Amino acid sequence: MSAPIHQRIRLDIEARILSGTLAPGDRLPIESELCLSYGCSRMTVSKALSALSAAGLIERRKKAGSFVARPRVHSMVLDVPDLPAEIRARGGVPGFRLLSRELRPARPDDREESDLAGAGEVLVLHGVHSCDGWPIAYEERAVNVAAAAPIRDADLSETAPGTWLLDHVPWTAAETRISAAIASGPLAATLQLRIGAPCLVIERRTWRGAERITNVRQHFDAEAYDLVARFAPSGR
Amino acid sequence: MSAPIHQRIRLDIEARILSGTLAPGDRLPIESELCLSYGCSRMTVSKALSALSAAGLIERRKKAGSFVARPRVHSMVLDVPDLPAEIRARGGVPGFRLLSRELRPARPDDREESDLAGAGEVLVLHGVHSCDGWPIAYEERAVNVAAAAPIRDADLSETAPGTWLLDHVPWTAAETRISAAIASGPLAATLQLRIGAPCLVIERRTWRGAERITNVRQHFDAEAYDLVARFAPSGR
DNA sequence: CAGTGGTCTAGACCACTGA
DNA sequence: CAGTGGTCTAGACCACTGA
Repeated sequence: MSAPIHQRIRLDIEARILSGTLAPGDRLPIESELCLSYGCSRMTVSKALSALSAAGLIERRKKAGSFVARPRVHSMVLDVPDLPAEIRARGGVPGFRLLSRELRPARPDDREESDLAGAGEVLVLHGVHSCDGWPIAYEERAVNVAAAAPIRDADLSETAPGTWLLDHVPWTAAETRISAAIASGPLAATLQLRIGAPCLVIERRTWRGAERITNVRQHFDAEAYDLVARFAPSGR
Repeated sequence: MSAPIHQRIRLDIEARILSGTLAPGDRLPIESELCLSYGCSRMTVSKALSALSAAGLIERRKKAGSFVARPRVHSMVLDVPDLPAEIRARGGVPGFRLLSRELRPARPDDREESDLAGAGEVLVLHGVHSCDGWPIAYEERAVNVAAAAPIRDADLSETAPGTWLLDHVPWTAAETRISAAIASGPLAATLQLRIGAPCLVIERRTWRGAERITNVRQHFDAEAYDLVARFAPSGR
């Protein structure tokens, strides 16, 4: 009843595209026709079509009109949330155990560390994430102390460093790499796997503005954990 | 000079957020103040702020104002393009070799196949993707023939089935799972890996409207291939 | 209850580009 | 060169919600 007109138009056209009624390449009615159909002004129609265009569902070409877009395979939305939050979302009880903590100057011969902290200090943390008491991921992290000074005094024995950082030093940019590896001896022991078992590896680097915050690498037992990415054409 | 005003406003505020000048939680000027600053009407300011809100960079609350959002860790953009197109983008020469092709009714006792094609026919394809002549991925695919009938007669010996489908049966929804595995004997032989080597596994299911199109599983040599996801706050 | 954003109108002028 | 989308205005009324 009270849904905005522009949203009604957007959802209407979106439903026709997602159901296949409107196929890729099909031409939509021109804006002025849609104005008549929906009994509204051109600005309102334009708002709806702009949203569809921004979501990649249609393409708009001057003089020619608006067309249903051919979907491209890339640009899928990947959920990589804070791990404890994700475990909670899946109904488990998250845990974190800190295995080691070292505060020291960045090693100039370690490229990753000096990229992260220059000649400043790094806080190097190793730990294990668990779900319902079972280890599921081994985490190696380095924090640029200059970008997150209060972390010196934070109690990280139970709060995962990623969660602490998220609460105290929000990032503005991030990059994630996903790969695979096999469990070495120490890793297998920590995660209670057999040596040679497959692991999913997630590495992430985060920035706040121009400043680097943290590098993290997580190894997951591949049998217990995978990533699901959904294509989300509708926007939010 | 000729950039639209709403875009200038959006990029301006976005730059301040990404550089850290505007920090999470900071309040933006109210719309009417921005109208004065930029010398434009409220609709134009509103368009810029709506785009920032849609991109997740700000949050808008009535009576309270607009605030720089705390970034959430999830919702990263993952590029999973058509594999030959991706190889080409990385500067390699893509190749595809079809190893087997089988057209038959879906097996009722195979859950994945019957979900895909009901009691109809499936086309089951196995093949290898290569880059500059080197095998990099083993692909197992099942196609719901009812949703893509012309594929019966397509020449798939050199065109990868995924590329053919993308050109002929555009999808409207997709779901991707990413996991890890170790190379079994036959897989290792096909990809020229040692048995037990780590592999990245990507499984994807695609729909066109309510209709299922295809299931595909690809095994990549983890040493030769990984996925990179970038956080893309700016939208397009 | 007052301040803020959310939506909408009825126009206008313009830029682009395909017929 | 005419049809289409892109942008913009100067107003208006309303819904929500925090002070």
